[in-house]
Amino acid sequence: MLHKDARICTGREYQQVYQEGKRVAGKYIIIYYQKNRRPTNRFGIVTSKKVGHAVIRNRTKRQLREMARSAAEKIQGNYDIVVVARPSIKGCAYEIIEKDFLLLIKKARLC
RNA sequence: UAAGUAAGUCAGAUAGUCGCAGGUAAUUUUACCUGAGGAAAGUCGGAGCUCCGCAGGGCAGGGUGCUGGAUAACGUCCAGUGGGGGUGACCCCAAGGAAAGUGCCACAGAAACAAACCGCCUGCCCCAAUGGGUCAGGUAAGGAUGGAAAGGCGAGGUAAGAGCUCACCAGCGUUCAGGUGACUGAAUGGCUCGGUAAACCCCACCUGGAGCAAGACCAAAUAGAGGAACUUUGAAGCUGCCCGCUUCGUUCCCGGGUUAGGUCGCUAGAGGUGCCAGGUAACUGGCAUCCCAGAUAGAUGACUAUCAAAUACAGAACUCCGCUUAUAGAUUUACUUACUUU
RNA sequence: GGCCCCUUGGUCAAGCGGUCAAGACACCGCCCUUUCACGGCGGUAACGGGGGUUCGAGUCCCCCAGGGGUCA
Repeated sequence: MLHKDARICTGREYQQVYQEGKRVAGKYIIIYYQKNRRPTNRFGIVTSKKVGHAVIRNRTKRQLREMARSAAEKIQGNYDIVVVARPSIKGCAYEIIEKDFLLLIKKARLC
């Protein structure tokens, strides 16, 4: 679990990012992002029931969290970032997802 | 050796680097400890706990259903009885009552709960007379139908037949013996009664409702269990109905809102492990010892090395006891059948 | 996390334990029409899965699977 200041907590904030933020889509994940008024970046990770049962959902959630943690230093500025897993992520290896993740960050010019 | 039956066990380990949650120290960022399962799953049964007036009355409803025991309780478990399956080890069974009553048993068949369609036999009569037919009666041995046809089969008996009589078998009642009991065994009697209760029902026993988003407390704030009056009509809750109970209610005055909270409940328990004792067993008792997740958008991940390989089903959200379902691979014990060798 | 409900042709659906499981729309063929549409006639096509009770289950009972609803 990331530190509480580096998380998006309430459902309202998620909705705000969905509606007002920008979006980039990859093969396995979708990233929504929006500038916030805080000093740091904040992450939110979403794995819906379409991805799979609880074990798969938890595993992908942890892997995405790990990516967000390792990439947090690279990202400039102060953004709210929501990472949504797509159903095709099921059963994919860590490196493949990480590749997709880094590509999307580059695309969104967050770093 | 092969095939199988039953009961189990494990569910990757070790080391290093970075990272997460809780706790304890110290104290301002560091150390140490702990950190998912045998099913955490399905939510099928039960219980603890909490609130509803501490558990209301009547009717209805629901559940369970061989016997004895275990348990906090159960639709669970253990041991037995009866029935069924398998060569066998062994497995399966919601298994009370159909002689309290009601319903249903399609099609077929004469008839499905009490039966004469064909047939068989007897008597009388008629005709075209070694035969055929009408009428009256006897008869459940034979035929056809069906899942099921009025105890089965053999012998005697008879006009033809029939438990009409007899032997054996099945079933029912009574007595005796054994067993706590389900039931079993023996003797004996009259001679015989369809199936279905996971159809209504009867009998016996059990059963209040909701569920941790239960519920309790605290602060803060723009915000109130605010003040006055009214009536028993109306609404909601207590599964349905009747009673009964509780809370809302309506009008006037002042003031507002559509959704930021936090703490407890929250983990020490019908707890685990070992030994001893009782019991066929489920289980119970005693002693010693251990503390073993507690988050709140929700903690276990990434990389490297070694072990031949690292893989199945699958992730705690108040807790526990069961049941059911999913499950790669490895492995232990006991037993059965078949074959081969000695 | 708790508590409930539903699964019948391609779709919407009815169905007392018993005849070949109604209907409607859709699809296919024929007729009608100069042609299309409308209309008429005919046809194809289904009880979520597995056990049990019963002579016989879409229906009764149990266990799964899938889908949906609801809560302060």
